[in-house]
Amino acid sequence: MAKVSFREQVLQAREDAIVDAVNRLLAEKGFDLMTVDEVVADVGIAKASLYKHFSSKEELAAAAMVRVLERALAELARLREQPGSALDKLKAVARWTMQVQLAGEMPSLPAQNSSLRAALTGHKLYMDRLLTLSDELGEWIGAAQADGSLRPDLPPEIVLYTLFARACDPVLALLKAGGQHSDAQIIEMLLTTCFGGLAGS
Amino acid sequence: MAKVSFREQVLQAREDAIVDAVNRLLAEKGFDLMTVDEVVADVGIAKASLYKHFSSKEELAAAAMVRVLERALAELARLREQPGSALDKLKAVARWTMQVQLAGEMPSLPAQNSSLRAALTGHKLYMDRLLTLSDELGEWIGAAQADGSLRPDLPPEIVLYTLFARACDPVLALLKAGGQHSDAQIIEMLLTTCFGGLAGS
DNA sequence: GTCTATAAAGCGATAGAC
DNA sequence: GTCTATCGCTTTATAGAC
Repeated sequence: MAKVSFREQVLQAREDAIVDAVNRLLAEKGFDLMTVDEVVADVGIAKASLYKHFSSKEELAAAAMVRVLERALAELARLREQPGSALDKLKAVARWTMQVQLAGEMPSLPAQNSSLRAALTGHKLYMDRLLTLSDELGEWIGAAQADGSLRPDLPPEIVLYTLFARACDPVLALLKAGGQHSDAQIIEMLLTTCFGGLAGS
Repeated sequence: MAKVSFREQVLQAREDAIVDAVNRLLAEKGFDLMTVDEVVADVGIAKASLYKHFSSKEELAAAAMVRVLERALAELARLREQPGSALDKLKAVARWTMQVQLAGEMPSLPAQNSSLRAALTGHKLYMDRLLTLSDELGEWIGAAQADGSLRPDLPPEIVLYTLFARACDPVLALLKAGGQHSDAQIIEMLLTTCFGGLAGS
């Protein structure tokens, strides 16, 4: 059992507060428009202090991503204990993902930023969590394709990417901005289009 | 008939070259990472010269968006002359959209950038083309819902936004980066998931 | 480790000569 | 209208006192 001093707890709490702020700002403005000055203003510390905890802006983004991936893994563990088919669980994951996004808690990173990509692919903890999540979802995808509840003719990676893409689906924000539907209605409709498609009978 | 001097033709050609470069850079790096310095280096002119044609970086992005919207409107006009149901035409539009993206010709603008949003919503030409495109697609959506080939229970706006979202679907780039499938295969599979959904029989 | 102060670089946009 | 040169500002990141 690790001995954790009071001092270390305080530091940990401060890092949590930093990641909290980063997560919210990433969800609100995205990586490119988020500035480190905003983060420190939000937390109420000096910039130099932040750089004692995290060595770069990219590290901040990676920390936020690790935390949301671990939240997702916790959700998967919870679903694994629940009754229901593999397809049910995949739908539940998609629903959870969209709930997080609508709650303004989903960090959004631009896929085009190469320095950020390099930092993420070189980040051990981030890559580990991402691969673990992909593997666990891959098992459910395989099971659902085996029992025919998910199209067996689709490569599993397409299913996986399509589910991941729900986390940053711009349709969610557009519908929310329209103000015509409740969050729950938006999510259920997008679940319909995601799994059932746009086409009719 | 307007009298167009040779001088004006040269200026128009230069503006076209600028928008060409902007369009490619927007597709490659996105608005935030694109710099005006890169644009002028690409075109081979001085920065001050560019600002004689376009008053801001946001104006550049708007010009690129206007051009791609007009390309889309031309594609719609072409499809209108072709045989096929409303659903067929909507699928063809989605296919065209994804082809443009895979060709690296689809400018990508961040929805979170508020100064850019303000510039676009205040840009008459951009708004006109966007609304025209939405209206024309809306007619096909209504027709397809009326004949049951598109789910009639979905609000038309969701269908519209879902089609628009194919233009910036990150799944396309992920699959292309994977290198396992040809562009045509990627597009056909995503058409399947978009209209038919992930679920099986 | 935290702060103030500042370095170093990149950015959008403009002045002024031609 | 085009150029060179530069302004003015923002940003990431760090130095050095405490």
